[in-house]
Amino acid sequence: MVRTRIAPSPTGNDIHIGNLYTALINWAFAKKNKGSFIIRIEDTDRTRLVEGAEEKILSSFLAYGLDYDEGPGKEGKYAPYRQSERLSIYKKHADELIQKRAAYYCVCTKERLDEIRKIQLTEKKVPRYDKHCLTNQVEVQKQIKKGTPYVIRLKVPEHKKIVAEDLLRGAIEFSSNDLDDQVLLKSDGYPTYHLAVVVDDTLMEITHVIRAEEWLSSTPKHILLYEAFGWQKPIFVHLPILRNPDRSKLSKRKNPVWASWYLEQGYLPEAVLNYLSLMGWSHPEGKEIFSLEEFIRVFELKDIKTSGPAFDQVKLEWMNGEYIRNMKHETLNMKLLDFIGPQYPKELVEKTIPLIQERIKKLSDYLPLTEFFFKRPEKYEIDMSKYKDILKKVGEKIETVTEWKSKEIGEAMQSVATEVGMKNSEFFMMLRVAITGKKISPPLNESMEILGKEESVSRVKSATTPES
RNA sequence: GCUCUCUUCGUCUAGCGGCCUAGGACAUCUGGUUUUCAGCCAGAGAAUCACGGGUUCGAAUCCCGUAGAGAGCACCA
Repeated sequence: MVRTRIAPSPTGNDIHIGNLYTALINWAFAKKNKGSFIIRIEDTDRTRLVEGAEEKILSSFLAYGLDYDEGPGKEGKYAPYRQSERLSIYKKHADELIQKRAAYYCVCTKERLDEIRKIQLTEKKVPRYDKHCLTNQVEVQKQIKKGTPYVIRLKVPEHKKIVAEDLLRGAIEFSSNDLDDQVLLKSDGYPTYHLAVVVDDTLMEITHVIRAEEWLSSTPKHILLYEAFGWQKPIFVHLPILRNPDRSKLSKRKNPVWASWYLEQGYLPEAVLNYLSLMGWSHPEGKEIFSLEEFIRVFELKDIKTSGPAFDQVKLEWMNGEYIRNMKHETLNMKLLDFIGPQYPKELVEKTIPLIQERIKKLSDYLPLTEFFFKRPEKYEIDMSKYKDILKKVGEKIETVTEWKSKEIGEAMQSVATEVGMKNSEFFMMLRVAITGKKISPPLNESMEILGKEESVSRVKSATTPES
């Protein structure tokens, strides 16, 4: 039974898009193998905790359709799924490591730690804990009994070769000499990431640890822990890190990174996921657009490339446009109504769909393009005063149109254009602006048909004297 | 600085020893459709496969170096 997990920290506004990517792969792999996808909240850093972040993260996953089998609110037999509620478990395991002499107590102060780090840095050495407390554990334990705050550190053996097996990269060798005596249990009683992941992944029977490459270098520490506990290791898969256009790790300074931001911008969840699936992976038949179901079916974990791809917003936008264009009218109508809110008349929105479906790439493109349907233009992008007479003429002409359909409207207007001898391009631009206020708009005749005869005539006639 | 990872058009990628004078998609440019903008259709340019050595009859593909990029090096995850 395959069990995968995503382990977000509630330390930001929402899930990071890179995390959504990792979640997608974990989710898809679990689905593909009829396994379980678990969400575990890693809230062990009390200083960076953000109020409401957990709820936001959970709702974002659901909004993207990445449903989870176990997690907060869906307690399975491995509950709780919030690390802050598992403190006694970590404490017990940290104690076990002490028993096994794989870890030790440390009472060094922040000041002393800073001091040795400073010295090591000036000596151009890698900053590392000097094992000061390891050598006098008896004295340290006395101090702890007296109430001195303490941490528990991993006792990293010397000169030990540690081999991490990564599904995508093969065997990676590390030397224990390059590893620090990591803090496992902090003085506030909370575990650090390193202790918590190993304990939880094991207890929750996670079979495949699929995470971002930034964790690759701490994997040897985790291996040391698995070995100290005598536990079986999961399969490690380190996914490429998504990059900014400048190739640095995708960050909020240089890119919108919050998953919900894309939804707010009118990107469709399925389009975003489709785009994300193409990061480091490609469809065997070279397809670019495919459903999540298809992705689950054809994707293979081992086919993911390890080089870090740049997140290209332009291509995402194109893909979103493809999804919008391929959507049924009713579906788009529904999504649009939901996106723009209830203050817009349903029937009117529905009529505009055929005119704009090919023209918008995001749901947020809708209103700027169609606002003239809902209210008269307040200003005009070109000077209308010089067209006063012609507009009057057009107004009178279209007033006589009996069948108010785009074809008839067009013919009526064309006849005026021919009569006054104006170039079509200028003539229709004038009318377009009279009706919509803008030089760029959906097709004019069809728009006028939707607007209705009375309103259209009135707009044409009054274009030179805006009410505002 | 140390450790690890990565390196094919601007970007995402195909390629897994001969089918590659390197294919597709986005983007760009040109033409067509046209009452604007999109869309659609047609076409073009764009990678000496990071560089240098090997191995081989033959290398983008295998090996070794170099360079560049990225990540990690906290009582953060």
